[in-house]
Amino acid sequence: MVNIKQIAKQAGVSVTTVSRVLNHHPYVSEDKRLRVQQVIEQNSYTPNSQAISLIRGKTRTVGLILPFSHHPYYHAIIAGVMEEAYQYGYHVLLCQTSYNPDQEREYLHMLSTRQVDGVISCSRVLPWAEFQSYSESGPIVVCEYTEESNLSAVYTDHYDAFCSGIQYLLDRGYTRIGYCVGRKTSASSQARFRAYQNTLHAAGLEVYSEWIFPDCIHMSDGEQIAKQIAEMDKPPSALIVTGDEAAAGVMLGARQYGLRIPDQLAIIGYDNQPISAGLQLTTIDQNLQEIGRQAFSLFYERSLDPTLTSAKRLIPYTLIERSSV
Amino acid sequence: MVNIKQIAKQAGVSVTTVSRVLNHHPYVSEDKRLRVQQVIEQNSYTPNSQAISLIRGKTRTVGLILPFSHHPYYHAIIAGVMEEAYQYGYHVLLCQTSYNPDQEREYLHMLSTRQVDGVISCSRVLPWAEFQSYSESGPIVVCEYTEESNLSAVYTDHYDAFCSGIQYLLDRGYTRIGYCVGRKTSASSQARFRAYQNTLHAAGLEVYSEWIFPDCIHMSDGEQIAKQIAEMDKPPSALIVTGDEAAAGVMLGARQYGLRIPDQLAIIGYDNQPISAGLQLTTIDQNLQEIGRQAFSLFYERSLDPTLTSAKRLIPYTLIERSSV
DNA sequence: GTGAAAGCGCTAACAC
DNA sequence: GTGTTAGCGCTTTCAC
Repeated sequence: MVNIKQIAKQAGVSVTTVSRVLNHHPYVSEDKRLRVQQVIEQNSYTPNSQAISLIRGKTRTVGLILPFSHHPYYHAIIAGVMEEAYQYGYHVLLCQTSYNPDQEREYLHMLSTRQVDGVISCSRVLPWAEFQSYSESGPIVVCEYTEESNLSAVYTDHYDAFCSGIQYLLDRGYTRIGYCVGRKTSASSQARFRAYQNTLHAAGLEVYSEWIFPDCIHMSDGEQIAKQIAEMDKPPSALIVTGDEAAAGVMLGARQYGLRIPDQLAIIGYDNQPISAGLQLTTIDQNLQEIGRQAFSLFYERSLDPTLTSAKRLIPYTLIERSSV
Repeated sequence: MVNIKQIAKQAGVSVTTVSRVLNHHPYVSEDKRLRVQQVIEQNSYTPNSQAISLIRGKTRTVGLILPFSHHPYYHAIIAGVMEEAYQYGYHVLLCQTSYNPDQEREYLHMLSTRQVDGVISCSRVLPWAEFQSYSESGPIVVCEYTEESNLSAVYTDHYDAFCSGIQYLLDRGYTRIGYCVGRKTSASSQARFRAYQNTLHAAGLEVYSEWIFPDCIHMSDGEQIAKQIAEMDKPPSALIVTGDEAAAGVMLGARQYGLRIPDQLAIIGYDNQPISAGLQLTTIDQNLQEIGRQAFSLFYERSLDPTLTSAKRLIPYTLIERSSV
């Protein structure tokens, strides 16, 4: 592997001059510049970016932390982050945690080791305090709501979005409303539960815990839930499913187990994924790709100017009306 | 940012000793080892991995080059690569090309700049010669068939897989067989065309070019094709669609435009994605996740032992029978 | 057992 | 305009 010293020698100049040519500095005579460029060409020399990162203290890389990579939810965010990162010439390092706190810590740790300039987290399992402590080493952006200072956040108002979904169903005369979420313990699931309680109480309706289905993430989960509903004595007549893939599973399961949609079961999905368009699924678009884009730009701004304080960005959602309600 | 020198000073030892402790070398007295570890703890010091990479000449990172990141095909490969990389403590750098040759070249270039130890490519647009030239800087694995020396390859026998799909349809009495592919110019599409021609000719059937649909990648493409088929005077009675999402689009479109499946249109998908299970779609599983896993391990082996010659790995496919045929 | 010192490949004062 | 030189943070001979 040829290095700058050899180039300098071969061109009969100092390494400084080579460095100047490389970095398009002024004050290099035209003939030397040409000579150096020629030698660089001949050797197809390219500077070692490790060395440059070491000096500059920057890697132009951001770590993207997510629990797993086989779900369209995360793909949408990845796509958004990548799109923006590409524009600014940044790289994205994928960091899969499988919800393992040690793994998550290790990735956060890359901030301290300067392997990445910053971190975007889509799946926090560690306590906020620990995130805070790492934030000294570089900008951290989380894709969920937080009050924590020092942490930038890009998030959907899950409470509000859920309320509007339920209200949409209430407005259309549905009173037996249930919902499906992923991990019950997540902050967004808790916000949704509050939204559910409050909106139903306000409408004078009772809350049935049997109509709340947790651990509904993949298509197969949705299918199982459709089966359960088909067998219930007192089934819900409408369902909000947080994730279009799972919602698609419910639709397909409903078909299998003889439930007509939307007559016997109305469904609202989440995320406006391609599959929802295909199935004519009414869905709440929380604009995941935009969340990814904004997350990157929040990281980017603080990376350029470390004096910047953390920012919080609320991303608006939209209810896309189709024919599953 | 505290460094090794400060730790050494604070512990009253040399940097060498600190380094030895860090790297679990023998020949460090127990008391010094403890003293150093304590100081490291106190300062929550972590070595700068840029510096280590610079010295070792290794980054423990592999670049994963793909055209775009919003398609389940690539997600399956990503998941496979990540799974294996995680096991060996490697990182994955996502490199999106959008089929742009300059972009692709730039990523290959990271090999020369030592930003990554190797590269896995899922989407070659540059000529083989250019890939070859970069292979001097580190192991390159491509996820397609190639004879090129120096390039490792993990691939499906697309010709064979397609033949078996067509034969499956022939065996069930279908004679009006068509197919959908993504980019017509890709090597796999060409192999499929040969498979199509040869298998049909062998069966004494004619090839209708109107039954070949290119640019069928997303769900919406599939829907459009279903529409076209519904409007054809002489429509195919069976279709192989290379990609389950697109195949799902065809199914949904068929439903919309009044084609019964499989009576009026039989469909075989590709990749055995979750959606195919949901829709009871018969599909050819080319085991994408395994392709990703093997691609990483091929990279890994050569990265450890650069004297190793390039390897080629054929990944077997499986036809998964469900009810769309 | 331990430390001094060279050096990985590069940039950026600082001199000339 | 150009070159010398001192690091960036670490590992690794090579003495002692």
